[in-house]
Amino acid sequence: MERATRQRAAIIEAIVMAGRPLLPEEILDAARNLVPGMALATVYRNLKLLAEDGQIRAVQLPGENTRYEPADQAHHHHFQCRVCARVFDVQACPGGLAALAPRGFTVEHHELTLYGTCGDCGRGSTRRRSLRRTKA
Amino acid sequence: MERATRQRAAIIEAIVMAGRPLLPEEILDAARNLVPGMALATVYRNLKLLAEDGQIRAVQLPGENTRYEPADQAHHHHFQCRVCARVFDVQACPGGLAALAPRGFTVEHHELTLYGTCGDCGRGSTRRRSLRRTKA
DNA sequence: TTGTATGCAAAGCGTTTGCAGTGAT
DNA sequence: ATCACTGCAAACGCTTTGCATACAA
Repeated sequence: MERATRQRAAIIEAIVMAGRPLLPEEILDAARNLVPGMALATVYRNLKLLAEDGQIRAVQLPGENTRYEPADQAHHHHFQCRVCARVFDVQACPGGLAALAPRGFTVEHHELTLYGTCGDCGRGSTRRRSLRRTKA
Repeated sequence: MERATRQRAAIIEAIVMAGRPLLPEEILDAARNLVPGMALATVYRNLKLLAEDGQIRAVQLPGENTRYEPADQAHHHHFQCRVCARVFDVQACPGGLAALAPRGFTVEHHELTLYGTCGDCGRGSTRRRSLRRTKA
């Protein structure tokens, strides 16, 4: 990460603007608006570098491909809508989880994912989004 | 799932005996003790069938390959040791998670994973297990 | 005997890597 | 002018699938 390239700038821009964790493919789509010919390998290489550098963070949800979000966010969790498959931030955290582990185990960290329907897809709404990977 | 084959029986046996969620590769290793020539594709095909049939359940932890456990267990969560990478059951559940979601969102389900060190790997112990995929 | 289930090998999918060429410094 | 970074394509690891054979019914 020694040089400032258009590609890297576009990737960071995409992640910061999104407001929700993005998949590499979604990042590529967004970044290509700024740098048309960009390759997917470039996205992956920069995601790794940016994550190592601490600018972004990998968001791994059960059974899902890795998404990425800006690292300058407070501890939070995620919500995945089972209708539109989009992932949203959840600012709350239950806390007290260390007590759940069996004796002899030490809890250092935790991941929580909520599933259900988001505001757009909730009952009462007649609109239904595509079942996979919508982008906004 | 119309026929009872030795392979299927060995796969079920491996999953039930394990006492913790197993990876397909681990299931193959264990099942081969009963059916030496078994192919990995057979494991995958049966895992899918058994899961559809409700006999086993997929355990998906963030960033990990899918593991499988018997389906006849009460709601519980999992703990992964960051030293030996093994996954353990955690019988407790924090509860009250539905309240964490943003307004308009409905929470139907949740997944919680705790990370830390297990009893074997905890501080004070001098033993350290292999960093990846130990089996028992 | 029938056709489900298996073993093998090839194909898929997301991600990583080798290599030659490009462009930021 | 360097050499970090890019684009392309091949390689990878895990999982799925096509096909001919085997075996439970």
